[in-house]
Amino acid sequence: MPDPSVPATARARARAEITREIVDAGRRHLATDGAAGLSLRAVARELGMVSSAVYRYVASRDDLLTRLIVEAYDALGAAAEAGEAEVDRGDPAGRFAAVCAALRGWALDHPNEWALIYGSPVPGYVAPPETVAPAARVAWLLIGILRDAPRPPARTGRAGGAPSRAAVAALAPLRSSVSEALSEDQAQAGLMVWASLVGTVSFELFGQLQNVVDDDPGLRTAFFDECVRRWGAELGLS
Amino acid sequence: MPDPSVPATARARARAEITREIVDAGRRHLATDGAAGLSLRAVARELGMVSSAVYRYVASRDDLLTRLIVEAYDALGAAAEAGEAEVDRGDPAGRFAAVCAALRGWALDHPNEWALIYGSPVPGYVAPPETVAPAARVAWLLIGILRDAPRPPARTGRAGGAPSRAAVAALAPLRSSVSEALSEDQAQAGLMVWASLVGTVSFELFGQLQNVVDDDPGLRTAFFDECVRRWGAELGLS
DNA sequence: TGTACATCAGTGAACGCGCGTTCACTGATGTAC
DNA sequence: TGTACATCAGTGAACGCGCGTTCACTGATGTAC
Repeated sequence: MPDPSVPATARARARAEITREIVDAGRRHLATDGAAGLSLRAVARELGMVSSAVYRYVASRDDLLTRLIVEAYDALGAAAEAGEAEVDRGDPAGRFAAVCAALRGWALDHPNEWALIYGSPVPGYVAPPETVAPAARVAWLLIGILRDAPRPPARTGRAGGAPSRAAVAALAPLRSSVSEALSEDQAQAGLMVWASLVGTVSFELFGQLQNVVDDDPGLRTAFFDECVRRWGAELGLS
Repeated sequence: MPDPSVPATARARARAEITREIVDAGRRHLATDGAAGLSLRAVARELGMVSSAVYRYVASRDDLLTRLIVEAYDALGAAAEAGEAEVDRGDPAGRFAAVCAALRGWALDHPNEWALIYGSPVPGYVAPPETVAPAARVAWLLIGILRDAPRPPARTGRAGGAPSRAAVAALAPLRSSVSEALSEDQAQAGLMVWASLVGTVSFELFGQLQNVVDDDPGLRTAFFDECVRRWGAELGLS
């Protein structure tokens, strides 16, 4: 039984290789000029082809963008999964911290790819359905950690307690997609932490911490670690 | 003594008016095509001038962008201030909620302006120093609320307590710019809430809540309100 | 194994569009005496 | 109040660049008999 992922003919092998090269060149372009500056002609130039030739491999500029988005989500997801896998299963706070650190590390290494997936949408581009699954990869990791965590005793006091009835209704899509494995409070708190995590990384990447947090890399990390500690506490992980 | 804000000559008056029209047209373009699609030629076209004529009023495309950024920060700041001003001074939680609601309301009404100031940076554009002050306007509002709030008793327990020594060092720029009026814990918690607030609004605007939070506008608001409630609690406002 | 045909990769030219910015110029508005 | 000059707004043409996408074509690679 031939493995379809290893193409038989030389032609098919070359095709897969050149497609890879096109997407990689696109990613490099993305890294320097941002999504708005991504152009098929520039990619063709970099690969030494004539501009029309890339249309053999990629249907359009938007198609290339879609591939880059999917690969960015996947690379980020893989980085987060790898980080999380190194931590003892029985240590949810540690697993959570590992995911956060991996997420931030990947973002700092790939700022434009981060911007592509979590920054302002590219005007005129609509994400096709095949981007949905990879987009959820990191979120699933966090959900898994919450699931494994000892369900915190119904929190009372200031920040805890059940969300308002309307807020519970608002979270129905999230909770039903995890078969109600998360309590109402966990869903609310988890989503808040998720938004904070992405928001904090974007803040740092997009320059919003200038003159607010010292720009020494070690101190930036220290600030982030303190955030992670507190998020973990809010989630009842420690 | 002539008021310099009301120009004397007809020429100067016309100049101010047309400059306004150019910036307004730029904003409209921004709203439909995003920052990357903002073009002086398009603005000129919309105003029925020849493209070179706009250079009498605006030095370059980047100059127009800068004006739009400054005005966006100012409009957002004004909206937040107006919302906050309606609440009893002695009710910090209410003032905080008003700022949050005004911020989100403005963002929903002006998504592309929001993206301009809090989304991915425009590649190749560097924000000149005159954008710094207006950028801080909303943040100052929040700082003022924290200052007025009864300083919470040093929080112990899971999520509170003093930040790590390194995190405290990281927050030096923020704390010194407010003359140490915020405690270490307040600075950390306040900045975290600020990043969460912006992150949550961006999440909603950039489509990251799809299939997570019900897209009924009322339920979206309910989810946000629940976030605000919890942020307020984290800040010790209620 | 050899040949005839079909498939595919890559070329080169073209279409039609957009952009930012400069420059010499005309004609109107303002200013100084 | 009237004239001479300086300032400014707006024109039109141009430079030089970029882009996405299509299309007819050549030549190489693969497939079926």
